[in-house]
Formats: sequence, structure tokens, C-alpha cells
Amino acid sequence: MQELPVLDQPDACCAGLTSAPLADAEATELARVFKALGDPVRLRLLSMIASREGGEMCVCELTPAFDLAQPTISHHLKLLRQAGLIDCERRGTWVYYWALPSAMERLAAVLRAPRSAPA
Amino acid sequence: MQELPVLDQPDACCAGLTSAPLADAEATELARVFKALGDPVRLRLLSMIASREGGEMCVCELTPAFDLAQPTISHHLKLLRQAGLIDCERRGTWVYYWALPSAMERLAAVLRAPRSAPA
DNA sequence: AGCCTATATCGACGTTTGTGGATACAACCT
DNA sequence: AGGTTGTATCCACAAACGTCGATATAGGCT
Repeated sequence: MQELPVLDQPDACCAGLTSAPLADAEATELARVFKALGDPVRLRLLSMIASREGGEMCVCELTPAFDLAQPTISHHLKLLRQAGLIDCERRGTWVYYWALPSAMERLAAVLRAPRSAPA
Repeated sequence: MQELPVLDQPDACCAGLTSAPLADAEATELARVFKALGDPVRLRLLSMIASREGGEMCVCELTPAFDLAQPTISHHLKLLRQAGLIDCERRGTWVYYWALPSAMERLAAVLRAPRSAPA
């Protein structure tokens, strides 16, 4: 009469913060992504990229939008990319960045309270 | 034949990152909240509090759950509270914390791509 | 009153982070 | 090939952050 080989913490795997205490490893991994959003410049970069018609944006257009040095913008873009929130591709002289909606959706799901959970 | 007195940036007020570039002030304010989530300890604290049956949790139960000194936990709770994610109340000897779902819901809405927007 | 427990604040410490200048790399254009 | 432009990496530095020990505050209990 064995049980199904489910996880130890039934809700901890993919559910939100509000369903069960976060496991240590998962908290560490999520924190890395949230930390990437914890800077005004990076938030504005991400929103500029994500809201762009066509879905992608050239660095040459992002950099002059800020009162910051070019290496600083490059650094912030790198952090966003390492967090899995955006990706990029070089196309000739220019580099284009686009948002990865699945990553943002995942964070949204983590934050969204699952009060609609069954019984 | 005047237009309705809408905001300059129609989508910028309450919509997500993906609808329009974030205004500077809004980015700064949002970044403060996301930064509060950018630490594994704080994420675990928040999830412990938010997932708690009854909605609130005593500090006396939170502190021993971590391998950290008591002032450190107190500090993290303070940051979460300053970010508007939790609130607390002293009840006799103990202090109880609870999550503020509206704050988390707001972040989720910001991250959620509004691809369902009309035309 | 005095003592004990729970929690917060303070001060200090090492580490991480945001920033910019200098430089390297990549691609275009004569 | 050389020169110019766009982007990333490297290095250094000041500021912010996470942590803890010491201390302060708040409340309960003799």
C-alpha cells in the first residue's frame, strides 16, 4: 500500500509563496531573479524591452535613454540576462535584447496567492 | 472636440512592465519592493508567514527556523515590513507578523504580461 | 521592586553592488 | 589594411547590504 512517489512537500515545487514555506534551494534561486528586479535601472530596462512593439530592442537605443555610462547599462543587461529575464542576439553591428515572458510569468505565479486552491 | 483628460502615458499608471516603459519614480518604488524579495532568507520568511494557516506567525517561531542570529531575523522582518509586504502587531510579550496579499498581488500584476489587452 | 523572556536597535565587520574610465572585441566602411 | 562605431569586459572605488555581538526596550511573573 505504497503512496505515489510525490515530493516531500506537495505544494512546494511549483506553487506560490503562500501555499507552503519555500524550500531553501528554491528560495535561493528565486531570490537571484527578484534581486535582478531590485534596481530601478534594471526595471526600466526590462520594461522598455518588454513593452517594445516587435518584442526586441537594440542596445543602441537603450543606452542613451539613461544618464549612465555605457558599461553600466551593459552590466545591468548582463544581470537581467543571467537572471533569465531577457536574452540577446548580435545582429551585425548591433545587439538586440528581448524579454522572456515565461520567466516573468513564473514570478507572477509565485507571488499570486492561490486562494482558489481546492478544499 | 477635446479628448478625455487621461494620463500622459495611458498604460503607465497601473499596468505591467510589458505595457509601457516604467516611469522613473515608479521604477524606483517598485525596485524597493523587489529588492526586499531579493534575499533567500526574506523569501523564506515571507513564504512561512504567508502560507501559515491563520495568516499570522509569531517571531518566536520564525527565528529558530533559521541558522541566523536573532537580530538578523529582526532586520529582515523590518525590511519586509518597510517594503509593505508584511505588517506586525505586538500582542503581549510576542510580536505577530502577517502578509499583505495586496502588495504581492500588485507585483504579480506588474509582472504579468497583459497580452489579453484589447486590440 | 527585581528578574526573566521576547523583540528591536545600535555599532562594527566583511562582502556585494552600482558606477565609470580604460580597454578589448566585433563588425562595418572606405 | 586602417579607421570608426557599437558593445562587452576589466579594474577600481564608494556605497549599500547581510551578519552578529552588545545593548536597549517591552512585557510578564514573582
